[in-house]
Amino acid sequence: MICKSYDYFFTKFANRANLEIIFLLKSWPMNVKMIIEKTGREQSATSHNLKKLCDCNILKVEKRGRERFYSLNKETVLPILELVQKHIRKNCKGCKYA
Amino acid sequence: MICKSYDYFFTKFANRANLEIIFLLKSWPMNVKMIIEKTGREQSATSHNLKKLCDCNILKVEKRGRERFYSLNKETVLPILELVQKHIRKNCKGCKYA
DNA sequence: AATTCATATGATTTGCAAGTCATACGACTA
DNA sequence: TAGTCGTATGACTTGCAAATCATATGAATT
Repeated sequence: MICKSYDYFFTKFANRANLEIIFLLKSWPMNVKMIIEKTGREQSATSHNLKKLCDCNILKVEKRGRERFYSLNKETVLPILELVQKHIRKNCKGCKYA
Repeated sequence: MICKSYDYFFTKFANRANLEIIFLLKSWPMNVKMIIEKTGREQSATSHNLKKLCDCNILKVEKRGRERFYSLNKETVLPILELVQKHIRKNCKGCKYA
C-alpha cells in the first residue's frame, strides 16, 4: 500500500523533539553537542532521533574528526514546512494547539 | 513553543488509517459508510479518525439527513502531499518502507 | 597505551495515541 | 411511536514509538 511510505515520512515530523531539531537546523548545520545544548534534551535520545531523521533524508550527516555535523535537507523540507505553516495559519485558528 | 501546532498537524498524517481516508477522499466526498466499505476498517475507529481529521481542517463535513459527507481540504492538503511524494521519490529509494 | 571526548547502539521501559467495545443519539421509516 | 439506520461518543485496552539506561565505538589527546 502506498500509504506506508507517507506514514513513514510523516512520522518523523509528528514528534516535538524531531521538529525542534528540524527548526533548529533551518539556521545552519550543527554538531550533536550544539543540538543537545539548544534543545536541552538527552544525548542518547537525540542521537536516536537524528538517526531516524537521516534514515529518510530529512537530515544529512558529515563527519569531521570525532564530531558529526547534521544539516537540514532544505530543498524538500523547507517548502513542505511553508505549506504546512500556511495551512495552520489559515485553518487552525481554533485548534487545540494552534 | 511553535513546534506544538506542527506536531499536532503532522500527527494526523502519521497514521495509516488517516492516510487511507485522505487518499480516498482525493477522488470525491464520501459518507462514512462508503469510507468504511473502501477502507475495510471499523465504524467506530473510523469515526474517531474522521473527527481528528476535521479538528484541524484537513477534512470538512456536511450533514445530509442522517448521513455525513466528508471531503478533503484539497486547497492546502494536495500541495503538501505532492511535495512529500516528491521527497519520497527522490530521497527514499532505500528507505525501509519506500 | 591509557584516557577522555563526541557520538552511536542495543535492550528495556514507559507513555500515550489509536483501536476496541459498548452505548447513545438523532434522523428517517413503517 | 417503535424500530432501524447512520454515525458519534466515552471509557477502557493495547500496541508501539519514543525515552531511558547502560554500554560500545572510534577518534583525539596525554
